[in-house]
Amino acid sequence: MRYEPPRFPAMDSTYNPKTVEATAQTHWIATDAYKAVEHDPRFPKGKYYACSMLPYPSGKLHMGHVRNYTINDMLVRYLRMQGYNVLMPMGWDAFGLPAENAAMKGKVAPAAWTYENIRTMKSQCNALGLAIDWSRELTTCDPAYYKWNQWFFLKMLESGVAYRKTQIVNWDPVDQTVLANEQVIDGRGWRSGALVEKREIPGYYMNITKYAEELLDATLHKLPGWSDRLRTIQENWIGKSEGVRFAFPHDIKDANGKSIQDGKMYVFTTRADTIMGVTFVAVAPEHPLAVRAGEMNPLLAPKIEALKAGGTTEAELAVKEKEGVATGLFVTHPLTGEQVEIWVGNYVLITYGDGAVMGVPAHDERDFAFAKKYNLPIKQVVALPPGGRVPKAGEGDGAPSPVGSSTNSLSPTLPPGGREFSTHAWQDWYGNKGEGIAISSGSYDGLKFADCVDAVANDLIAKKLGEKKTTFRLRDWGISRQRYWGTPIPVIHCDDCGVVPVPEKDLPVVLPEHHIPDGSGNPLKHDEAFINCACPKCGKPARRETDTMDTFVDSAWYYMRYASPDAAINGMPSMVDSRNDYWMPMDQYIGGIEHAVLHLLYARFWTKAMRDMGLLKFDEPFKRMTNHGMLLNHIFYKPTDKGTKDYIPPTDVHNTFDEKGHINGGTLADGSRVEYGGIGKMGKSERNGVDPQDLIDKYGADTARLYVMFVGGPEDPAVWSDTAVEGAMRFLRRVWTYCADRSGEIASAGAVDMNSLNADLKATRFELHNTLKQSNFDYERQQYNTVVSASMKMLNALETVKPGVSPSISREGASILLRTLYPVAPHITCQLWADLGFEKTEGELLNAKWPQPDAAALVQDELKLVLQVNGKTRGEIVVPSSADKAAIEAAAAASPDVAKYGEGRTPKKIIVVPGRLVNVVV
RNA sequence: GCCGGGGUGGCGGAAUUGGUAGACGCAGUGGAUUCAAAAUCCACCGCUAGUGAUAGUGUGGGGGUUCGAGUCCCCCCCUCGGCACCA
Repeated sequence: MRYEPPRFPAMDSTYNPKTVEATAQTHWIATDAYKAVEHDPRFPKGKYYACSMLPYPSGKLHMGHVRNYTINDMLVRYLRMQGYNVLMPMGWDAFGLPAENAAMKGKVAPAAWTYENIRTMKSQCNALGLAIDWSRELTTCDPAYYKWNQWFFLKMLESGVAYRKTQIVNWDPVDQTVLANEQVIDGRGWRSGALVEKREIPGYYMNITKYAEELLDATLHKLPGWSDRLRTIQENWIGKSEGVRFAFPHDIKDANGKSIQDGKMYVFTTRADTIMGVTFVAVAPEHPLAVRAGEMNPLLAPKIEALKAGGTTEAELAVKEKEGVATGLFVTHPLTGEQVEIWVGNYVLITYGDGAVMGVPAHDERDFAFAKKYNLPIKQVVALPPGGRVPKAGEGDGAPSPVGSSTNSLSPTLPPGGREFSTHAWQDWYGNKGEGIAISSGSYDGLKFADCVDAVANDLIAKKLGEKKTTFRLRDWGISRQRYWGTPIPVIHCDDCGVVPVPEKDLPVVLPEHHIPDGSGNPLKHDEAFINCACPKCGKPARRETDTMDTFVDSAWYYMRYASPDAAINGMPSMVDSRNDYWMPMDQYIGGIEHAVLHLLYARFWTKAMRDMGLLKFDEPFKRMTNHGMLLNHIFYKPTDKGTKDYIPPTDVHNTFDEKGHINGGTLADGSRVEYGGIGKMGKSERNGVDPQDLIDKYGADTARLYVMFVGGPEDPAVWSDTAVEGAMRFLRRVWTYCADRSGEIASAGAVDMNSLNADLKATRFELHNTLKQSNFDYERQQYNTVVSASMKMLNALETVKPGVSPSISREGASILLRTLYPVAPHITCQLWADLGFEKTEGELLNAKWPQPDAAALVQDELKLVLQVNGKTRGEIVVPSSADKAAIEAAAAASPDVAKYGEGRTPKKIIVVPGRLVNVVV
């Protein structure tokens, strides 16, 4: 490396973050310091791709971004010094609703608003000193990017992975738009307040359910770098359930005399073993049989209609009381031939399975509640064998019942004839699939769950009335949005040819960027220049699709576009290229847990779809996933006359404390009292957010970074503390002062000579290298809060050596401290590294070698061992570090503490833990 | 209800995975410096008793394993998150 004269001015005696950070950032940009190149020979350990979830450009960065990106930044800076070819890109999730809302409010085009926000946030990323390779920056509203959304969508359409169907949606008649479930509040549009209608609208779907089994299997077995928490969330969402789908035959006819659903009412059950306990069937209010019952009996129709009441979301359904109405219609039990009455129930969902269930009140909680309410018969068909273990002995003394004990009075056994069905016992064991056996079930009697299900399924198959079936909670992904600010769906509607895909050569279908939505629906609908086109098939005038894609499409694959931002194969532009094979799969993905389901699942699905299209060779995109914890802050408010709360930013509040030292409220500058609302997620609604820009302006980026890393583990939630930020600043100032006070001796000092060190200096050096060892361990496991505390410990140890006492220790100490602190606080450390002359001899800090502890420094002449007597710590003994087990035992036995606490008894046993402790048992 | 995290001083958190609990920091107390304040530096800082040396006690609660448990096992409580009339 060629020597260049120091670019920093002579060393300042006080720490001035503003100039330090500006100097460093200017230098990094000028030298293209973070540009990543595939197969870079400077980095022998191979590639490491670490990426943060791309942000929505809402205006400016918030503290969550700072935390997310600093974790990412520390990781890549550390790994680069380890010899890895690291990649940390950044981009913008630039399509979406907030831009349309901002447009309505500010009368500015979403495009203009979005690009302005990106400019601001990009400069904030640089102000934070993030090691981003901006040459790979992407913006999802850029036609060069979304062209490939369209291209791949057409490929999926071709292969059938994407398809068109008619969907029922929430329609806001005032805003002329479709609303997501979470945008419907009490049946009204969140913005317009209009009553939301159900509309059937054609749209495009992606067949993610085709991949459900593979997604689930990989979730459970192929993602060891994901947390249990995350895996469980995905597993629940996919929601696999295995059971039997079968039909109850009937001869109910519709108004035209045609048999409804060919005379078969299908149901799905995971408990086919309880089929002999069916005492009714229940259908959803929208089920054809319910509809027919309403037609046949006009008195019934309004009652059935009423059962539809309430919201459509699952959460709303959950709080509804179970209600129903008998139809007077009957179906035939497929195995017994008995007639079973059809009820319409509000707890049966038309959208799940076949919209009908078999009612087995003895062995299903919901059926039980329903049967009790309407006095329907309850027939027990599963019992625990005598002596079987009772799952929960609520009536007992709390001790588990012994397995196999025939005297166990808590075990429900076969009920004697005529005895009333026991509801408490049922509560305890109705769901116990593992141990129950069939009773009162004819030929199935005595069979255990799995065998019984098999036997029932076989009989149903023989009658051609059923089959085993696996269902998933996961639904196909509807990607059509009746929105302006998104990727245009590249299809054309022709009166003669129907729906015609846009030919590949005509991509991208460019979204006009000048529209300003006014709340009256998608402006594309009135954009004749956009809509009018020629049919690619027949050439006649045709209309362009005005729906756009869900923005989750944009984020489903952007991380691969970073890898090959201008991808081309054989000179032709392509979605990805061989550079994607180099960087992917991603080694570490970092983002909020709020994307645990949708984004991560769609990205995994999209990867598999690309794989099946031959575009890549791996199955899973993200090897490791870190979900950084939320940032929390105290909440303060003043109650208003209306009973609402006026939230007060915590910065305006002078806290007051109760006698235990906990915050219990506060006062404002005018002396008025505010109430304490506890701790909550930083956000606009409670006005308890902290603006990173304020922090950077006041303390600098290094302090902001150090603080967010020190406050807790990367995945833990963290509560904001102003005074702790001051502490972070204080530490950096001490680092600066330490270096400034010793700059002369450090610049000229030589290597440490162990033989010339006195005991104190040896102890300092031991502390330095021992702490380095801990720091390296914590870097490896990405526990960055203790990495920061290790740096603090190093400084504490080094400061005990006053200036001039040992230049060689000061030099070694500074060189280690600056390198271990660099990933957290890159600006100050780069400046000091240069000022102290390290850059001259070892090159820029960015590429310096990561420090390793010196084994010689860790050798001690004497060891302090903890002395325990009967397992209680009673003192310590000092032995030569060369002492063997026998010598240590002898030293321990001779200790006065053993005599004192052992009360003179002779040691029975002495346990020696090398280097740690010795325990004398008397 | 099921599943997955978690519970350690006044506070944030550590404990290299069974070996001195409370590292590091914040807050607090006392002192130095200062005309004064800020900043900085030094000392103390789990709880109880004691002037003190010290003793006892202590990681949500109760049992257990072990020479030794914040850490492992069993039961319970609390809390955060996910799923949920999913048949």
